[in-house]
Amino acid sequence: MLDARTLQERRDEIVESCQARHFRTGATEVDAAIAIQERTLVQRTAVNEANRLRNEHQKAGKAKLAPEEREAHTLEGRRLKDEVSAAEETLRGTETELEAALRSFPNFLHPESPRGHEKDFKVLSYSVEESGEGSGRPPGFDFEAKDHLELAQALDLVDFESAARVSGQKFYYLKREAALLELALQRFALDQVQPYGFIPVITPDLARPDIIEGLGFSPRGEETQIYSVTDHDLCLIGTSEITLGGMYADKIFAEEELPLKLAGLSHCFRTEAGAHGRESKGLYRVHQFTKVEMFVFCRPEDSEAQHAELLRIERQIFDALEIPYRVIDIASADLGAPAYRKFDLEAWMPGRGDGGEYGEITSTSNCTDFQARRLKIRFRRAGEKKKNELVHTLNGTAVSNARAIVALLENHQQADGTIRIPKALVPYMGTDRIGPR
RNA sequence: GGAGAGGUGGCGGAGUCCGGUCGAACGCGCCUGAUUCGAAAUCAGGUGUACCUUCACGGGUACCGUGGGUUCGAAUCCCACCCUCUCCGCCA
Repeated sequence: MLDARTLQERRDEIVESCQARHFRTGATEVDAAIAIQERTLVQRTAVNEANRLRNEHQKAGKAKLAPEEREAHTLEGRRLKDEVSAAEETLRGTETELEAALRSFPNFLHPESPRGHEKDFKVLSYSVEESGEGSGRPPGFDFEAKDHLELAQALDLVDFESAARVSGQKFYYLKREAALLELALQRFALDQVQPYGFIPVITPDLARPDIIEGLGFSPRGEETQIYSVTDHDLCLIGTSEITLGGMYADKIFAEEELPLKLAGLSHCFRTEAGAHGRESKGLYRVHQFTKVEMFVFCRPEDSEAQHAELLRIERQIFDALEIPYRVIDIASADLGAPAYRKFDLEAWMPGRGDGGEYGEITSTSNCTDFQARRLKIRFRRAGEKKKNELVHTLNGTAVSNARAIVALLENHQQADGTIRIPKALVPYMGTDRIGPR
């Protein structure tokens, strides 16, 4: 949680961040938290003083005492114990209050993050040269483009009907080349990131709620995106960001160990509560998918550069997959609590909407010390005896499979209904084409 | 799932039966200094985390898996929970 100095010195920034993100909390809550924090300090001192007195008293109790002295000593001891207990209880109450208050505040905001609503994102760049309309859109097809669902059904690559019966809406079976494509993309993604120092990690798909909260997600509540497992204190993860970050909870790194880069492979589960019917055709919005996620622990002064690198790697991956995209700087209201700044890659999806639309395909966030503070992930500077500092954490999608498959099918469809496999993926697929049947 | 053993500082490992001198022996590792042309070896000192306090040296409080209890006093006794290991069962 935020320490007293940060809370007071950066009060205005916190308030601004709350407002820009359209949080319910604001100036009133921040000032209240500052007041609560001051109270905890006073109460903490009181507890320490009470304990000190009690310790002194205990030491005196080691000596031999006459019976009546012993009895007086015992009574005084009980009194001191009650005093400590009372002071501790008061403090505990205030601390609980403080924690709840602090948990309701988001991270700070990067000065350049666009302020405003979801739609106020800023387009930073495009993968392809402008095509004449000034849109950065790819050239398009000289035949009528189909959407991925049509394509996949024609080639017998997906089965939503069976999945609906077995598991429910928004589940799917991947069949034939689509199943192989899923595996190919996973391995391709891992191979793309390893040269940058990312260590491949296959993580658990379930995690404890306190870890999930540490990463800044809410495992409970009506609007939660996270599935819970009945009769167990476990949740299905929505991203391996959770298991990768949680891997080093309570860790104190040596400075030389940083940056630590992990590439996590896991299944991801999302309830998609409140997202009914919204841009949700086919594989675009589903309850389960596989994802290779990059996660970085680094020194505070390195996080901006690491964020830029994550974006560069994401671009490299989708360049290699020959999928056109644009890069956007996410607007404040769309950032969520943990992110200081967030960039998305939005792939051009010819079958989406009316004549094609961009759709989110990767996302990379710099969470600065927001998650590290909750998970107590710190590091010790080489040769310095000073206080341990919080690390910064960042995450970025390497390849998120369901959506990568959407983009791949729609962009690489041919007039005859077959799908061209991009050159970089051919070694992983063992074929350069899906179909014809 | 059943039976047993155990969770102590960066690691190993005492202490727990017989509660106070234990934030914790000892060893290893690491840091600093001495010695050396330099190194090894040797010797001396230092070496957990969080919060509070001090310009600083330093001082204070808490923490021996987690939470509760007993007691003037708990790493040490009691209860619950979590986790690990071994054996058995079951299983990909």
